[in-house]
Amino acid sequence: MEDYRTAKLSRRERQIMDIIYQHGQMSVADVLENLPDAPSYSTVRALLRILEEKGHLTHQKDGPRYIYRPTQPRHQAGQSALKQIVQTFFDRSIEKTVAALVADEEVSDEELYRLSQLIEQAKKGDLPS
Amino acid sequence: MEDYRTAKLSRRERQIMDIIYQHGQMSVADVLENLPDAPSYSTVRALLRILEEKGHLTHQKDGPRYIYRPTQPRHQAGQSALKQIVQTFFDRSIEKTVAALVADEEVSDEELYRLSQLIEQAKKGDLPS
DNA sequence: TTGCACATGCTAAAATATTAGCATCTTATC
DNA sequence: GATAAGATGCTAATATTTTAGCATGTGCAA
Repeated sequence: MEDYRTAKLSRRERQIMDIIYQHGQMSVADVLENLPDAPSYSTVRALLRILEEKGHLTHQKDGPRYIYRPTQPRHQAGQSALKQIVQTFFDRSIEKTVAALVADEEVSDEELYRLSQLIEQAKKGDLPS
Repeated sequence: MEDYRTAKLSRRERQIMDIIYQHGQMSVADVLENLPDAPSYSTVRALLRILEEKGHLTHQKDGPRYIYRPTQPRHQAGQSALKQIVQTFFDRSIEKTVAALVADEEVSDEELYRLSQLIEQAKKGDLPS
C-alpha cells in the first residue's frame, strides 16, 4: 500500500486518515467530533466508505456501529510521513530534522537524556524498534 | 499565516507547496516538471495563482517569467509540519520520533556522532538555530 | 418482544478543484 | 526595431469532492 500522504487523497480524506492514525481506531461519531469544520454525519460516512474502497481503512462491527482503523500499520505510515517531511523541509538530513525537533522549547532535560541513550544504542548497531 | 498542511488546501495545491518548499523557488515550468501525473501548463499556472491569492506563495519576475516562493519561511513551515507528524504518529513524543528517524538503515555512524553532539548542546541549553 | 434510538446503504444534488484554450503581453535575438 | 518564442491574463468547461436526505436495518432496554 502506498503512503497515504502521497496517494491521491482529497483534503477531507487526508484529514480523516490523520485523525484515525492519531487515535488508533474510531467510530463515525468519533471522527465527526474530531474533524475541524465538521461536516454532516452522512458526509463522514461517505468519506470513510471511500477510504475503505481505496484500501486505506478497514472496519469491524462493534455492536450496532462500525469501527474503522487503518490498514497500514501506524509505525510504517509514520516512517513514510517522516521521510517525506525530511525530504521536503530538511534537505534529506536527519541531523537537521532532529535539530528542529529538539529546538522545541518544551523538550525537557530528561527527554534529552533519553535521546542521548537512544543515539548511543543506535551507534552500537542496536537499532530501536 | 496558518500551516499550509492544516490549511484548506486541495490535493494539487498541497503537492505544489511541498515541491516548492523542497526546491526553494521555482518557475511554472519547474513545478510542472516535478509534479507527478503532470497536468497541463495552464493548470499549474492556475494553481500557483490560487496559492498566491490564498497567501501561501508570492512571486517575482525573472526576465520573462514568474518565480514563485513560499511566504512562510521554510524552517517555520518545517517546524509546523514536524509537529503535526509527531502528534499524529508518535503520540507527541519527540523520543519516539527520533527513534523512528534513526531506525532508518541509511543513517551513518558519522551522522549518529553528530546527533550526539547535537543533543549534548541542547542539554546545555544551547538550542540549535 | 416490541419499539425506539441510532446505525448503515444508497442516490443524487451542490460546491469546489482541476483542467484546457485562446487572447495578449513581454523579452531576447537578429 | 521587428519578430519569434514563450510567458501570463482571463474565461469557461469538465471532473472530482463534498455534502445532504431518505429508506432501511440492527441492537438494547423497557
